[in-house]
Amino acid sequence: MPAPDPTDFLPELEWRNLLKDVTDREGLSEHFSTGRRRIYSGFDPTADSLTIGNLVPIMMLAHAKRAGHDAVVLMGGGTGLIGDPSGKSAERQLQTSETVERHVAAQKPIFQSVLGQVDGPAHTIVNNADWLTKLSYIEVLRDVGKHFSVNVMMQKDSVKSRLQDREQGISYTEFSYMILQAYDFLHLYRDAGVTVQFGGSDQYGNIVAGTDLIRRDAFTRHDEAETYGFTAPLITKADGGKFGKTESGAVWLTADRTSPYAYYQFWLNCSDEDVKNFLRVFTFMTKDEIETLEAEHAKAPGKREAQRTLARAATTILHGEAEMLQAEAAGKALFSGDIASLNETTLREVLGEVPSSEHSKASLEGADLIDLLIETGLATSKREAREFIANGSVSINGAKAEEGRTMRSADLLHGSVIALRRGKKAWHVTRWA
RNA sequence: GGGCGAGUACCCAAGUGGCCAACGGGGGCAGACUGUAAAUCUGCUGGCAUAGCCUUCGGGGGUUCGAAUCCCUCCUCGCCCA
Repeated sequence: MPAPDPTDFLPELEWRNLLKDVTDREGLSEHFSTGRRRIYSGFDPTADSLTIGNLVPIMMLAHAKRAGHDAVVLMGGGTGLIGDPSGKSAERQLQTSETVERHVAAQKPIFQSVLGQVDGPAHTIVNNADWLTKLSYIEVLRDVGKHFSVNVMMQKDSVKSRLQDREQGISYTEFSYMILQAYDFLHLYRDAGVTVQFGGSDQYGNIVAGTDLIRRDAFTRHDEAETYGFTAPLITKADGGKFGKTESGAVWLTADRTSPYAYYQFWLNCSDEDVKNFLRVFTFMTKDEIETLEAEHAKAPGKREAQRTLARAATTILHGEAEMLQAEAAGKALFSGDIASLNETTLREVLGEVPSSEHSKASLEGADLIDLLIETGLATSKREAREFIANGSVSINGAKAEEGRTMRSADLLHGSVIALRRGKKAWHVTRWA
């Protein structure tokens, strides 16, 4: 497809509440509106997946792409060997290079699936291990280190707090992290013509270190170089809770850790106060579309159209439309409790979201529901199991279970499964063979 | 080393010989209501063979018909003195 004419997308980031610090706001607008630029953001391979917080910079890369610029994903295969002290109160455990490589490989598909769906120039993915591991120490000290003032580096918040804390010092290794990240920018500038870096607001210091290094490096060769940096604000929740956490832990961007169903549910369950902001940050909906939706939502908040739209859009962006539709169907079936009418294929997909256990068919007929509730972990004692049944909170295949209920082979759906539910959300599938 | 005080169920905390499986609050779970929400209301919150039995009040031992409650001892924590 033809790439659109490059435009300044900073105003768009602004109304989406995605812009915090900018090194030179006017200069950068000018920069974006006068040509196709290369813009990058870095990602730490601290785990074999990324969390929903990392989605913010990915969305920003997508906006850059949509505005006709070249999005570059920098994977920290090299810096990940060191560890960024930003936002960390304690020295990090060093990771082996095998681990870091594995993490990089596992994270890559996330960028592919989000950015791959976005119109615009093709994005590129680079790994700073490719150049950082080739650097010699002497070279770094002479060419890069000379441009850094230790006095300034010590002023950086993440370093300062660690210097003042007697319990937790900072190693030379982590202290040097900033230099490596700055060098990344220099390398990408020289090698690939990248002129803009952005990241989370905790990255501002590292980003500025990069633009400074590039300027100084150019100056030593009697040249000039103008590069830019900006940051996105931290995503917050109206109730003050930490964004991206659920009872069952962090929300991840890969299906092996957070299923599309769970991901959809996460967005669907967000509060009325948060949904407005999230629609701006985590979807590509236009300002008009969002405002129209908000007006509708205000009329009938109980319908939660805003949350549903957000969940659909966000799940589609990450996992694609097919997965989104399945997640939505699963949610519908599980919350209505109406699963007995589903066909076998749909049922298997829906119940894939739910914990399960294997049982022997021989023991099915006449088995006590109370015992089964304990075996499946839906109840922790017989007393509790009886209580749940008496309260009417247990259902078998979506039908409320009455007291004294025993299991029978007629309960089997499609000859092999029985779905138990306690309360509204606790499901368990028993498979009988 | 000496003196005082405290240790109760997931957490806080009442109980100071039988009416104690142990008040109350928090948290949790469930039900009603609802928007898969918030607020509110209700129930449950040691186990089981459930109108009864078993195990629990820092550990062990003792007194007693009977102890979380009294005595001895040990352990842990807090405060004060050295």
